[in-house]
Amino acid sequence: MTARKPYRAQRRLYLFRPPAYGRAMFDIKAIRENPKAFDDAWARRGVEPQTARILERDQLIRKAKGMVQEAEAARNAASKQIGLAMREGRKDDAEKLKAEVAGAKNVIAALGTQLEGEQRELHDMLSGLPNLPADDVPHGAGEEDNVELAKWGEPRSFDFTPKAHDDLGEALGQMDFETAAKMSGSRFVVLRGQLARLDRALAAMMLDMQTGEGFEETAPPLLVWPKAMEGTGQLPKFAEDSYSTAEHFLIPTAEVSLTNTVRESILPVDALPKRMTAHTPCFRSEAGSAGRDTKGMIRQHQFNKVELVSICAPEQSDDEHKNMLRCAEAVLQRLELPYRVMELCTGDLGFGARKTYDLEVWLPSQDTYREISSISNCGDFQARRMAARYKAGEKDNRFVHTLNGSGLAVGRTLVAVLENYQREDGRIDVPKALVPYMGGAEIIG
RNA sequence: GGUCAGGUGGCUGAGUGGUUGAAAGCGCUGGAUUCGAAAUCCAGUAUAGGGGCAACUCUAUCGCGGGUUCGAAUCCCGCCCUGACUGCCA
Repeated sequence: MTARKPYRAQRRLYLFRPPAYGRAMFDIKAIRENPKAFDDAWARRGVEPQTARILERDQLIRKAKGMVQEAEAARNAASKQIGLAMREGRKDDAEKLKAEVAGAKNVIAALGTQLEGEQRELHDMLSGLPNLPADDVPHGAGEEDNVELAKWGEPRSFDFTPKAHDDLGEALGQMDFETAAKMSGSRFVVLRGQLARLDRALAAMMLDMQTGEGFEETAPPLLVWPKAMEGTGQLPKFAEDSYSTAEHFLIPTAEVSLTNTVRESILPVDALPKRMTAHTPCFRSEAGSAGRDTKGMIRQHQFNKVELVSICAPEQSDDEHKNMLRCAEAVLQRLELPYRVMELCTGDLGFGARKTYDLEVWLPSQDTYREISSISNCGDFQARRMAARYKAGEKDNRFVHTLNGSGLAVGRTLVAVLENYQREDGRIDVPKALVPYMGGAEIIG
């Protein structure tokens, strides 16, 4: 039995979405004025030149639109005449005009179908294109070209061979993959006792810290419509990475829900920056990662995460980005977990991001740093997709900038605590900051 | 989930097939008046897109999508949302 195959539902969902907001996905005027800038920027992240075919389509659309509008204007004018003629009892004049309108209607219908097709094509073209990297993002092909910006803390030296978190958890009898597999398959886990509590304690501490930084605690929907997923950039390209029901997608991150809170709205400037945080489960099918991190809790279909989202004005977003990085770092520092800050190169940037910092925590069993948070500035990329704007002045509505970051991934933080705080006998010291959240317990096991 | 009633501009609210992108009021902006202000008066006040150097002009939008019609805010269908009643249920 192959368990997971909800693709059909997903495709159906996606095709049924209304075609709203497609045209604004990228600044088409800016592309017309300076196509090279766009192609160059895309090239930096390995995307073929796109503007030629975009502009070609744009030309066709504008031409067709002009003709449609002309025909519509003619129809409207004639219709008004008909109304007048009818009122004045000039029946035959009205009939003559009706014939005229019928002609215009044929033109409108024919051109309209063509126009619709072209607009859809442009929409599909644009919606599948990633964000442009910021100018200062280091160039690179992939993960190996990311740049280390900072290192914090000293990896602990063990006088015994440190165990992997799943060995520790299973030995404690509080991390049970086998039982989870009986009901849900691989990449699920049952946590029990102190480890279940540790998961909650970590989330609670993170939430307390982030709300203390001015992020408003939010409890959003976990199931969202396709258009919300398109808004943040999960669709159309990554449908197979997500789970769906008959009409909803399960959020792969609270970024989707939190960012979409401002969709289709025009915010007053003084509401910015709007900072939100949420502790939610996240659901990912991990379609493309067969065989990677199959052991342990590093890569699960379901995990908890405390997410940070900020909606702000364009001129605020760089500062906002650094602030969110600081807020995420603060959690690792408070837990005294060694980590490093990476700046992603153009080749490793996510679909919607124009600049991203990753936080990687030290995992002794793997003798390496592993991603625990990813903090991205999406610029106006998502805002354009969901029509999220702010009032910059009278008659001056502009797209907001959106940022998101983990503050932090709870599951991976639990992994890091287990591995970094393990004792030779397999028990785990509770990080000092976490003791109050663990009901005073200073040790697990 | 079912039945019924609704969804109109920043807000209130008129409009049930024909110059209605939409009355009126409130709010807001500018101007007149005033020493200044209040009051009053006049004018302006949605969004997106096409064309134009510009003045300007055209198109679309009355929850969303589709249909009927020469013409739809107004009629029909589907969906979304709100309220009332009702069913089931954590």
